[in-house]
Amino acid sequence: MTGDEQLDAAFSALAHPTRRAILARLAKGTATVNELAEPFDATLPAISKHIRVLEAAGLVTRGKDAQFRPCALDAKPLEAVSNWTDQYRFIWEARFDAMDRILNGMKETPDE
Amino acid sequence: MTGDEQLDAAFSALAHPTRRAILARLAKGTATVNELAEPFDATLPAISKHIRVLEAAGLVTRGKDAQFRPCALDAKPLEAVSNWTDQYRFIWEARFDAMDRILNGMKETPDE
DNA sequence: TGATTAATTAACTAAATGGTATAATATGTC
DNA sequence: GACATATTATACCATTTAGTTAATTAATCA
Repeated sequence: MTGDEQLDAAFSALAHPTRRAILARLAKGTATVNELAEPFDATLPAISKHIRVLEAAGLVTRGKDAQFRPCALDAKPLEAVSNWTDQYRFIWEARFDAMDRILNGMKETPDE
Repeated sequence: MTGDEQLDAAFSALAHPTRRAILARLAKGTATVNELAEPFDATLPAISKHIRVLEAAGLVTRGKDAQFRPCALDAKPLEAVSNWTDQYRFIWEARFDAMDRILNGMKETPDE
């Protein structure tokens, strides 16, 4: 998988609120599929699919314990997401700097 | 739009490599739709649709200059993405810390 | 063995996505 | 007004996504 494809997979996995909620749950520790499904209205197969999407993006790993499939968070791909986003940090921060100057009645380009 | 919906829109807008490339181009300054389309194989309507997706996510704003629609980057939603991702930073960093300890032959839990 | 529990697979549906080709709209120019 | 350029709108197609219900696989338990 290329870097682009990893980002594609990570971003589209993160684009669904249920999947982000699953990650939030897993940040507190591993959980079985049933435990992950419990807070949601969706059926078990639906959650199973969500987990598979997260797994394909490398965000979740699944173990095997008797008939249980304990899921664990792997936050590594989020580092790539964070690095990508950070490329633009100076832009949104610049925007705030500009707004600060406006709010403070300063000139946008100080000339003295 | 709720915070969840904003994240949904941002993450799914960012999930396509063409759209990320468009943002990268806009980071260097505004551009017309034709200019944005130039590096890609896709047809103009396809690029137009991508821009609309970015616009819906609040990542791009469009102006009006004669028959041109100059596009500009608005990185603000990326701050929300960054903040969301940062919740998990301690996890992926902990992973590296653990790996560092292993690579350096240190104990995982120092006891002296 | 038979029943129960955990999870996945299969088959299906509705809607969204990403793309195309072609037509339409709007603006500037000759 | 006629023409060229920039962009969007329409209509269409193929694929993917998100969900369902019902059936199936695995493992435990009684």
